[in-house]
Amino acid sequence: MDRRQIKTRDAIFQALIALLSEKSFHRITVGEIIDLANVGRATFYAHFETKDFLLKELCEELFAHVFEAETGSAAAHSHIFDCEAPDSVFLHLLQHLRKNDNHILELLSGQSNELFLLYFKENLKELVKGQLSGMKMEKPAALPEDFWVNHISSVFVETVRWWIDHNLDESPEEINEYFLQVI
Amino acid sequence: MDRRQIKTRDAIFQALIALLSEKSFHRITVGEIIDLANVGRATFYAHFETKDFLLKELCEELFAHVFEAETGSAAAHSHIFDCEAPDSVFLHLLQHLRKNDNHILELLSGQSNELFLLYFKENLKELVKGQLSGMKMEKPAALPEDFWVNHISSVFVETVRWWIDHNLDESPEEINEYFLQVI
DNA sequence: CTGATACCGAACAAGATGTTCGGTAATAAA
DNA sequence: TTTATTACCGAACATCTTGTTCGGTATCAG
Repeated sequence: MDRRQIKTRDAIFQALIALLSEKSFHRITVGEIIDLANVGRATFYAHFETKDFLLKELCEELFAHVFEAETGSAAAHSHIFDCEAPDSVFLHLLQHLRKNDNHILELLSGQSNELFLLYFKENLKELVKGQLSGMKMEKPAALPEDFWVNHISSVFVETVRWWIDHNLDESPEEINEYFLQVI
Repeated sequence: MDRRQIKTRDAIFQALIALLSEKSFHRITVGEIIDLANVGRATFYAHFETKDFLLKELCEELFAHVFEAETGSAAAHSHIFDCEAPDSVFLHLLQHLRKNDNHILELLSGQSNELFLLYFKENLKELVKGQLSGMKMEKPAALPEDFWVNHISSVFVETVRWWIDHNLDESPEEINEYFLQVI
């Protein structure tokens, strides 16, 4: 692929990330993004159909990293974690978030960044759906499967939200403990 | 208060509600609202500083009804429900939602109406905080109180979201059962 | 080296926001 | 009923944002 494309695409992403740590998404204008990214207006729209698509693609790129690392640690590299229960996937997720790679946490916080949490939950649901069978936490018989998947994902996301709102005072281990208690 | 104010304020609310059942909030324009409400542009801004504040006030008005009826049934009119556990507050909430008064459910669904769920959760948290002591569901000792409040509220909201996404196929009793099971 | 193409930058129409102002009509209070 | 108040109208307005267009330039892959 043309290096120019990669360069501008990345510049736009970085600009959006920088702006997102200042203000909420719907207050950010395309003008600000292209200014910070040093990119022509036409160029922006050549890359992204609209501002919302930009956010969506950014989320996919970011979460792909996080979740790929996670499924990797539970599948391909499972020998490393042999001794651990599949539940620890969540602990690893929390630790990974805490490391704050790519400023994901900064994005997940902020005031009206509900879209992030929505995308986050979508990805998480896929992960949960895949790992459900091997998990310690058994589904109560009376519940529909997709309800159960949705529930686990929701609780995790909301737990992370609570964690963020508390400035990450607690350790990932504590949060994981909280999470497991309420499941 | 001047009857004119009440009239236009209500007209604007009704217009917004009508529009919200067609499209998501951020796609609705002030122009559409004042057209449907038959209200001058200046009048709109005399009532609401901005479109977001309009939404906020609408939510407060709507949810005030729902939750007031609920706290009423558990406090003032508690003699009616004497024989019931405080947990049934949630069942009543679900039934009340199902009746679809003021089209609340239509508003809670829709695509990007995350703000509604956010406001809904805010109000719910207050309710939960107040009723926590009398509830059957005891808090595990190791958990902070506000974490527990947040958790219960989150799960309820997400349960309602799931319910809505499933077109309310299930009865309020079933949903309440699901909810109690996962708590 | 050469053709393709990604970028620039400037301009553009279309549409939304929030404000202003003079005039009209409904309201509350006397 | 009369009077002073004030909510509303409607139309215009500056401003900002969006998304598109186009000719020229620089960079890329082959």
